[in-house]
Amino acid sequence: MEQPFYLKDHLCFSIYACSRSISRMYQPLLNQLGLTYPQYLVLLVLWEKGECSVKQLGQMLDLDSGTLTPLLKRVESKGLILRNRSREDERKVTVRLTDQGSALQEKAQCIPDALLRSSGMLPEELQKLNQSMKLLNQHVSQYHKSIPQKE
Amino acid sequence: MEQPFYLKDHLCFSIYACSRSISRMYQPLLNQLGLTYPQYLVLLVLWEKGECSVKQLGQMLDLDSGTLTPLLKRVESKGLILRNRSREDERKVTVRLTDQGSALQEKAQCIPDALLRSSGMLPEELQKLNQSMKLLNQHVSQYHKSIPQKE
DNA sequence: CACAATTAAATTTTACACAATATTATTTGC
DNA sequence: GCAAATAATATTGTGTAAAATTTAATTGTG
Repeated sequence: MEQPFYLKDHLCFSIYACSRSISRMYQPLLNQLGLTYPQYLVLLVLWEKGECSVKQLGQMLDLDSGTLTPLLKRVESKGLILRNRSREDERKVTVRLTDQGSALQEKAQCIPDALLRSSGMLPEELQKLNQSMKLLNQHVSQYHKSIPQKE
Repeated sequence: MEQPFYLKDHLCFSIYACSRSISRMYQPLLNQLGLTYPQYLVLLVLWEKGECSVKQLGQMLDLDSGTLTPLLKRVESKGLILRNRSREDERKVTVRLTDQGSALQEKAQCIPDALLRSSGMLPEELQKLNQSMKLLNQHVSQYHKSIPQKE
């Protein structure tokens, strides 16, 4: 008695579609900063932490070096960050903001506002939704890691 | 008095990260079907509708032809769908399931179950979350479309 | 000290996303 | 009755994602 349910009933699709529509909604704003959405996320981390290794960025954003390395090179070529091998441990690459990269933070303040305004929801509702999504994400991630993929 | 809030407070990031972690959690299951996540979504639509134009698929999934055309060619090469120019209107390409593609539906039943089990939530909670995400998606999409990008 | 195991990045490959443009088919206006 | 507008796909180019492999540096153990 399996229920073959409709696309609209699949939570995974709602989340996937919503993620892409937020990114599209942000795009005209991000264009003015010369950033893509994942690049903006990297700067959010750096504005918060000041300086970071590629590894730490990957842990915060849940992205691997295969994604981050070329992305960081593009952000570096825009003059917003610097990438340097750590002197204590030559395996590590330290990423830090340039003055230009730091200065961009102020111009980026409008971006979270755009989500609030476009959402048609109250700040409390969005906060609650954020809590739910973080909880779901934790559960799904841990479940995934708890299953040995091969031996 | 701007509040420069943390990455963890950005709903956009929770949604973006959750979308990717669900897709990663699905992957071992999708591998057994020989599908990627977007390819699975295309099949969900076809299992529901039977047959579809590329245009209709794009409307259902919110994807454009630049994404769908190569994706559909890959699914066709696996023998799961057929792509044909419509005879009434030669501009349209009709996509329909092969027997093999139809047969895959049964083996895919376990995928929504995996989200339910991994989520640590009750079906009602997931349904509620789905409602919220669909509503947010609608608002964000319409807001985006209501802003003329250029003239 | 030696050297295997581990760790951090980078590289390679495949597959999306999506903007912009091109191509071809249909419809519409006059 | 045909030029112009519109519509549906396809193509191209840029930028992620993520698995798998490689390279280089560090650490643990005998």
